[in-house]
Amino acid sequence: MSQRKPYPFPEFESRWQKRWLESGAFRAPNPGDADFDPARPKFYVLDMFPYPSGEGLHVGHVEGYTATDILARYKRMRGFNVLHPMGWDAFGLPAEQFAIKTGQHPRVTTERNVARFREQLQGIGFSYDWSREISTTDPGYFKWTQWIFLKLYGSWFNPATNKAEPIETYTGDDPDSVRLAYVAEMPVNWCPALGTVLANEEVVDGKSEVGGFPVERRPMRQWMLRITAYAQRLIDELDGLDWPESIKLLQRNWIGRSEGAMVKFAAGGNEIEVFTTRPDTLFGATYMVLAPEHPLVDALTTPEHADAVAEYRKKVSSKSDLERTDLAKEKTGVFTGAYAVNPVNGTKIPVWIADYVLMGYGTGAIMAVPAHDERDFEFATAFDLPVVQVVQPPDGQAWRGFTGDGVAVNSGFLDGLPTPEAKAKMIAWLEEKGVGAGRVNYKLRDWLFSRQRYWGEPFPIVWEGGRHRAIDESELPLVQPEMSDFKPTGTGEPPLAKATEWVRYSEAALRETNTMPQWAGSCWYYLRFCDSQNGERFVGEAAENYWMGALSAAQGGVDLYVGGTEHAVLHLLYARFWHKVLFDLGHVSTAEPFQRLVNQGIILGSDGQKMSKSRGNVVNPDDVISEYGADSLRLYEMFMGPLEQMKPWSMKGVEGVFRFLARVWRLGFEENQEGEWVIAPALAETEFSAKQARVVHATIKKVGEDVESLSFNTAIAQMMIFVNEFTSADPRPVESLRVLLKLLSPFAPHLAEEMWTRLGGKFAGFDGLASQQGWPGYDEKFLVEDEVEILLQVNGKPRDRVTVSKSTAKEDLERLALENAKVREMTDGKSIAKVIVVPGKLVNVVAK
RNA sequence: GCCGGCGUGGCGAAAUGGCAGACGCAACGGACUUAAAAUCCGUUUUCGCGAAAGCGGAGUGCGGGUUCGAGUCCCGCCGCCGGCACCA
Repeated sequence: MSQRKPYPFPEFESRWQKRWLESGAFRAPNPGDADFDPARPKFYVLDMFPYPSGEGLHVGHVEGYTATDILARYKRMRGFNVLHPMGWDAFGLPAEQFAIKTGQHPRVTTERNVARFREQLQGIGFSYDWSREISTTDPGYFKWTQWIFLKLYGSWFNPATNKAEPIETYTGDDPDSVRLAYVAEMPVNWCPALGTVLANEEVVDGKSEVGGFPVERRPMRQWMLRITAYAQRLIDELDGLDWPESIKLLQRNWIGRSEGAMVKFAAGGNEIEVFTTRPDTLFGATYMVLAPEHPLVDALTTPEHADAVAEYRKKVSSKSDLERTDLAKEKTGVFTGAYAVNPVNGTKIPVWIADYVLMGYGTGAIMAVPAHDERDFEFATAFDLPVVQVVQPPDGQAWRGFTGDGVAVNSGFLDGLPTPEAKAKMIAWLEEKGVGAGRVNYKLRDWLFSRQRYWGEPFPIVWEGGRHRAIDESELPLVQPEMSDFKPTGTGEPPLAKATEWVRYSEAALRETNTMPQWAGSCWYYLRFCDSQNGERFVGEAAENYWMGALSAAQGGVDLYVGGTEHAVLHLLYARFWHKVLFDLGHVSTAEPFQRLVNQGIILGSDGQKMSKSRGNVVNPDDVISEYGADSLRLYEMFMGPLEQMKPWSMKGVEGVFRFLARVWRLGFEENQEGEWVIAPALAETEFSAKQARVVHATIKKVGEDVESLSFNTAIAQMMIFVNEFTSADPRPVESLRVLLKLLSPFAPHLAEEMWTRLGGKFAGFDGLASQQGWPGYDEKFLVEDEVEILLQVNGKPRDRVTVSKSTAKEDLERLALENAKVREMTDGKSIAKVIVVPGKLVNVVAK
């Protein structure tokens, strides 16, 4: 026989979940729907949709999802039309790997996991509009992912208008060279033993993380998205967003704008272009370095250095990017035998290759100024290259290795100029002589968009005669072929290449066999939620305008987006990029997708460590629900601390909120002899005492304000104060529960509904559902007390307190303080220098 | 190395520049009970004096500063966490 629960949540939680679901209680009508009310303001509150892993939901999901659910329920009670949807980011490697192991189609495992996630979410009572549910793996959804890809493929970024335009407006000879989706040869991590390409993160010390097989860098044909075209706008348009500054900064740093100059160096018949942020140090450039993969290396290398260069390049090519950057303690490199001419002074300087210069940034070549750059200085020291001072540091610092701003020296026409002016003058000189120009550079690279996987969106592209072209929109969705063998091919060809019939598009054309990365589906899902059943368009115009439109002064988009920081620079940057392309092409009405972003903090195990299976500190939400109920789980996760803060789990804390909910229950009911819960006899239609009224109105005020500011922990604390106040009240005004249950409903909706309905059996004013009531109002007049306690301080130290009427004049308060015995004692023998009076708060007597 | 964020009781935390520690956990004491659990009531930053009510001092990582008044604002350290990392 199971132990009796302090309140009977197992009897009613699932009953209410079913009722909400069946009655469509949280359906949000779209413009055009019969029950749509244009007078209601809209509110779009969105969760980062989960990857439905085999592990099921974890408490971290529940934290963010509860926060948004409280806000969604609160806004509904405030009269908003609330869009609060949920879906599945269901393409991904785990499902595919499981398929390789078992031969089971990834769709089967994915559907099973989705069913489990859906059941778990519904078991927590989240008020999602389930009629809008989507999955990125559903052909009805990824049809439009592929459609957006076609838009990217069919457009280019026009620098003159600073936006994307249809490729037809491009007047150059080779449209393929400017498309937002393009094909390029990219070096990737190829593992011959595993027969597959690996991500950088999967390569450790040049070997595969799994199996320890050697990994080599191999150039492969890849689809790329030209996100770099949007670098500046992705920086600039962060400004108007209501996001944490730290996330904005993360994105700005990731995009990595730097200003400087491009400079051309002549080298024999060749020209080496470099990017530098310090054109003012050009006189100090004593050598040059090319990345080992730089295309000019072969042309420049002299015969007597050819062997050494070839050997060095081979050594470097076997390293992954991670090794090249991470393990760089000592500088390595070789001389090519070639010399370049420094355009500013005609000096012949040697050209080296070294792997500290990266092909992927700038031009893949640098001018080395060892006197004023740490890396160049290290390299020059290692290889005994000349070091020439060209910047005089301020206040007598040593010039060798000085990288800050100073004054130009040994620099001809720049001598005597402070660094910023010297930069400007040098750029002007370079432009005048035609050997360089001012230039802005970004760290951001184009987005490698293809994967050699089965379980992803196929590209709507075919190849014919060595050229790619888009298939017609009418052929979408392009679904993966049915296959039973998902293993890699061993040749680097994607698994789809094995479906030869599917690949053969026509006599002359073959389908692209790469698939899109997992990020693709999550780049626009928030748009689909606005109109998820639309078969004609990726989102209906009216629905998009309505839900993504601006609230007041904001620039529009999702009104609140909550999720973890792990997506700060990937998902959130990719989605902004896609959204801007759609905006430029006129398909959406706002330039940014997410107006307000909030990151929930990580929940640690009770040992203060990150939750992990190996540590054994993982908390399963299902266990918490079966022992304490869904309302306790929700309430605890909100009571732990501020939403955005990292905080450890505590089962004792769960018990604490559970006890609180039981106390709420007992405000309304008590157990009779037969063990049945009956309406508490203390409940009566009586007036509030002055103190009770104050607590009630203060609670309405505080809970409302705290929900608006997402300070759920303090809102709950205030409701605890409320309950403490009424627990001992006899008679207990029924009105206290009418108010409390409304306030509590967004937090603990099951309990609120159950109590609301049961009390309605005896008392008036409990009609309908608690979750569909209007939010209660408060009256300031109950909050002000007639008498206030005034603190008396002497030199800032509390000495006494007096109770006076609220309306006591400033002068009277001052007099009261000076006449006070304690104050006089403390100021005895001193002279009063000043008296500070803060009406309603304190009087501070300053004495010397 | 660079860039962010955070440091408050035994623990999670609260505090528009105005009585630090609300609310909860834990602990302790009491009521109820044959007993326990549950529940209800109370105590709990710390040091000194006091039998007690109480009185006095110290206290928000460390050191300075601004202010009548600083957990809160400013400067400099220390520690922890996160991100980036040869980006020219």
